[in-house]
Amino acid sequence: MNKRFKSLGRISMENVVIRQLVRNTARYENQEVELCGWIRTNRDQKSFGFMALNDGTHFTTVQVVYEKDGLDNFEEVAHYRAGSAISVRGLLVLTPQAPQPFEIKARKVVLLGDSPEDYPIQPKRHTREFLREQAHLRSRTNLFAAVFRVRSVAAYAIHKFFQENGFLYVHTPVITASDAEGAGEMFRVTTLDAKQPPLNEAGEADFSQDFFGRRANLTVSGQLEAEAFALAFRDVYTFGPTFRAENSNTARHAAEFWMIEPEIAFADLEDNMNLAEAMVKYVINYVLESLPEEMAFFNQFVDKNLQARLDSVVGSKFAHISYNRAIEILKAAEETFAYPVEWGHDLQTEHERYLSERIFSKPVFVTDYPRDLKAFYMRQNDDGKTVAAMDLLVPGVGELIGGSQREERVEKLEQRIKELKLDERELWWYLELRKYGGVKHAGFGLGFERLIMYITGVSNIRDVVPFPRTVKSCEF
RNA sequence: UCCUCGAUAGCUCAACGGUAGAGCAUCCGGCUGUUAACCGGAGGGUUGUAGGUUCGAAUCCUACUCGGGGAGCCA
Repeated sequence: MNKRFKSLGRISMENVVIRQLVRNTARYENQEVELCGWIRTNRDQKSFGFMALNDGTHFTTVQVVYEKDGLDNFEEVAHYRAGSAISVRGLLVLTPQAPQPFEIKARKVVLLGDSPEDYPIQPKRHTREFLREQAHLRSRTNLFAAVFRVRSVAAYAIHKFFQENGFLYVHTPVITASDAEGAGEMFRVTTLDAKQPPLNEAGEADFSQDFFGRRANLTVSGQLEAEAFALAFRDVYTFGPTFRAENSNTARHAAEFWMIEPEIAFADLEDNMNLAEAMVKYVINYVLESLPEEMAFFNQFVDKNLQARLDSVVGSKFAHISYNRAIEILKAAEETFAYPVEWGHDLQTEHERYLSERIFSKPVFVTDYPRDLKAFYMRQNDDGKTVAAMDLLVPGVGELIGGSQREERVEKLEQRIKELKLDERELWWYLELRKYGGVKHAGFGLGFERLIMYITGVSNIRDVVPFPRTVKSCEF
């Protein structure tokens, strides 16, 4: 075999990957090629056989034909099982009459890595639950190969979108001492002895003797630090892991997930929503264009309406509705809700679904929530009751984005911190951002996994994370 | 955390108080172009764990563990 990456940028005419063969078939017609990959299926007959080979570089498999006369190890090759790694040297021939566009007529097949008969991934339908227990192998199935390729391409699209629009990518800390946002339970980071921690006068663990000299946690949001960067670089974004220790047992929550948090200065809530809408549309478009085979697969096997729905999202303007108006609509609805609709109460899942799925049938921004429902940093509206917040609700996934215009007025912010009895000493630097050249600014958080769920139609977050961490589950 | 449903062969399921079965996978055989190929045969089980009821439990009861769906919390 040729050495890989030796002459990057050139295509070796011998050792190729399936992606090259599919994208540029004509170039390889009637040429001898060499492929390495894993066997998906292998079926032999008396004097010939067929393999479906996948090398991970492309969604589809390549058919390898082998004949008794053409191979010196036909009997062995006929018994290679699914999951085995092989290399194949052979001639690429077009097969216009057959279901596949071309195939490889093998001249030499070498076993690189055997796969015993207890290989768990069979050429049949498996449940997602079973495959979750085989997370180390599930990426060799069509569904997960497609999901994780979308995940990779979508991540790239997000960076591409922000970079092309002049945003600065900031790495906000993963370890933080601040619990300021109060967004759920946090994972503690400590080097204290779990059995015998040093104790303080109250008999509790003395975190002043811990690694950082104080309590520390994994971050639940990079927003506050991102704001500091926005007030230096104007337009910034974070894209990194986030941790929540909530005891949430749902298909939409994970303990470790990735979040995208743009923060823009000299901008208000409307700028913020325009940005969110442009970003979501850009990423969907980019994935649709880059991965047509994968998207067709989702549309056929996961959700028959996926393509139509994504097309409509890309082509239409997102709906906008104020919280006040949403309450009016919900109150007037014929639907009977399990939870009563009342101004000042948060929208329940059933209410959000009614709005996004029944009323609008597309993504909808709900804005200007009662301030008591939202975080301290959100900008207070002139009505004295609501804040400049926005949630983007999408059919099937629920809340995809949560964001707001930030309170830039020091006295208003201090007043809110006092009302909510937050620790002002911890937020000293956050207040100084207002003191020194504070201007209006806004931002939002987008759950990356929820975006992937929305794009693929896959309904459980555990199936869009390579190795998911959820309550009572940290295998792999 | 709450509600609800579930756990039987490697996988997907059946058997619902009386000898644990099928399809797929695996192994063996057949088949000259297959597409999750097809046809024939074989092997494969402490019925999630621990107790209980019963002459007898996969089946009924209790607890626990794990998983699905829904809710809360959120992204």
